[in-house]
Amino acid sequence: MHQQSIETIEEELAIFIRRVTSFSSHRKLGNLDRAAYLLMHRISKEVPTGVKILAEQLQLDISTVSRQAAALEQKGYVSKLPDPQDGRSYSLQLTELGLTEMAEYKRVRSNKLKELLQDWSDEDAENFAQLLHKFNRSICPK
Amino acid sequence: MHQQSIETIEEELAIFIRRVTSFSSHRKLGNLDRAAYLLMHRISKEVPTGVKILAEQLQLDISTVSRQAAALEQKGYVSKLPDPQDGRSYSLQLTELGLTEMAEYKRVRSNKLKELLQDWSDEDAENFAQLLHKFNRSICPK
DNA sequence: CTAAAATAGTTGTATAATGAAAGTATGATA
DNA sequence: TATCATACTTTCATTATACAACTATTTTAG
Repeated sequence: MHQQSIETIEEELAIFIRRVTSFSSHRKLGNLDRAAYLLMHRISKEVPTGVKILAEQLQLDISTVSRQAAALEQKGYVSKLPDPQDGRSYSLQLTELGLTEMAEYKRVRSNKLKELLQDWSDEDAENFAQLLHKFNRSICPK
Repeated sequence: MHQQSIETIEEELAIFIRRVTSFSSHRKLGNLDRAAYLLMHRISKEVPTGVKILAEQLQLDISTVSRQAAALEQKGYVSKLPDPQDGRSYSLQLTELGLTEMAEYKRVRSNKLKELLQDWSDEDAENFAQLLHKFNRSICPK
């Protein structure tokens, strides 16, 4: 197979995680942290849903997502609507304010990234985007 | 540089961290965790050096690396030699046992990875390896 | 139709990784 | 020599997380 590539990827992944973690959490960008951003991002992509489904998608414990969601609701970034069909359930949706915050966070992060990748060719950037996307789907258990 | 690629990478980076964090903490591979592996990896690549330099390279706080190094020394995976030129400094080196453990960890990780990427083409794997490498160097502060 | 089981979510507790700040010992410099 | 800088360690607080216990509903079995 492609053993050499596998080993390179394995090695670079370990470094990559460190770099990306440093990139996303070192610098507090605005009012959001990475976990909050990711959760809001999921909520924005999803048909309105509750913490259980979101936790599965994020591969996090329900309790973790419950707390994150509570924090976001507290800040007014998401609203939690009771499900009329099921008294146990809620559906989470972004508020206007939430959307604004998310866009701002994304903007700042993207600018940082653009700076770091300024000497990359369009082609490499496109390929990397596509392969990273593919990789994320490959390691998703679903 | 295409804005679209940047935004895709930005988005996928957030997802990536979540996936990988979940992946590597759910399944404990042997006696090492990811942080320990990465530190040992750095030590193995570097001319013998102390925690300060290693912390810079890993973009971690010195105190964090100091603790990680102490743990590795405790387990007998690295040895900490006092610098004869400077009484404040030490140089860290892998022991035989450390090398063995690292190789084993790498083997297990590579196998997992191979499994996950089994339906990837050689070409994609090679490109991904190369771009990851490039990305890691681009985002490196030094 | 009710009692038991399952489900969605919250809250309490424990753990682990980390950074900041304080502490220690050594070396460099004015 | 006295002060400042450096390499490292240790203490402390924070944060993200999982797990377990709990509440309140809904579903299911008898």
